[in-house]
Amino acid sequence: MHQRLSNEVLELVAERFRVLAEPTRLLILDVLLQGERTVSELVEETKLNQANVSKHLAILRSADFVERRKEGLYAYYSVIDPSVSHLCEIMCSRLEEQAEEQSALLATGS
Amino acid sequence: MHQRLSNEVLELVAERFRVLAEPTRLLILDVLLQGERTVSELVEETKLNQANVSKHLAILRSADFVERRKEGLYAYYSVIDPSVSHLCEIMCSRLEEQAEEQSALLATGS
DNA sequence: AGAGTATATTGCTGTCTGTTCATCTAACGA
DNA sequence: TCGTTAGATGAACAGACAGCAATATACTCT
Repeated sequence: MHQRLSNEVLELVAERFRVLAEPTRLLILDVLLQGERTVSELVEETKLNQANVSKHLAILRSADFVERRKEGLYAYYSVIDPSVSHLCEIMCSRLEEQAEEQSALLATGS
Repeated sequence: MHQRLSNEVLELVAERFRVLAEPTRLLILDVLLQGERTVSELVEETKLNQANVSKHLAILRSADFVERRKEGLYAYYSVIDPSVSHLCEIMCSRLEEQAEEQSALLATGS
């Protein structure tokens, strides 16, 4: 083994990537990045069903990407991990680069 | 729908995260970040079996994280996505933060 | 051509997880 | 206390995928 990172660290990092590896959760995060939301607000804005939203929120929360604030009947969720938007930006800009390479290749006639 | 990112973009971003959401692939990337490697070198350094390494490399390559250079019988792989190490660093430093919060919490007596 | 080696691919199996439905819990108001 | 509402949770099902073994492909050397 010439690995620099231990299996434990690799496992933990992979686990965090896995939480973001779901379009539904990214959608929820995208809404939450605009500000705190209750579960029902998220249900309305995403058109997902309530059980589904609650489950994804539980996953996001257990990974400490979001936090919950309870107030009466309502549960307010918000993003607490400052790196979330940064990570998504990196992925998006890389996607754009790839798209440009693709079109450049097509223009050249591959 | 009040979403800012389209479903297509969310799907693409999630797909890229999913490629990194596997400890085995992170291990391979970790080795490749030290420099170009053949498949057999990777097999030796990671103790994974050859079919497995080839499959993960195919996945990493189709996501444009790595590229392949064929030379005779050998296939040399290397990382081409400059954001890979950056993404992992962000995840790792966030892990450290969480660990610190945990131990601070424990020290206080929760 | 034939043997040997490096890598890719295919088929299979077990595991994990996203989705939905149904149910449960907790808090509020009458 | 009872009904209502917000949210969480459990069971069941389906699809995705990592791992392995076996096989296929592609290249080299004799």
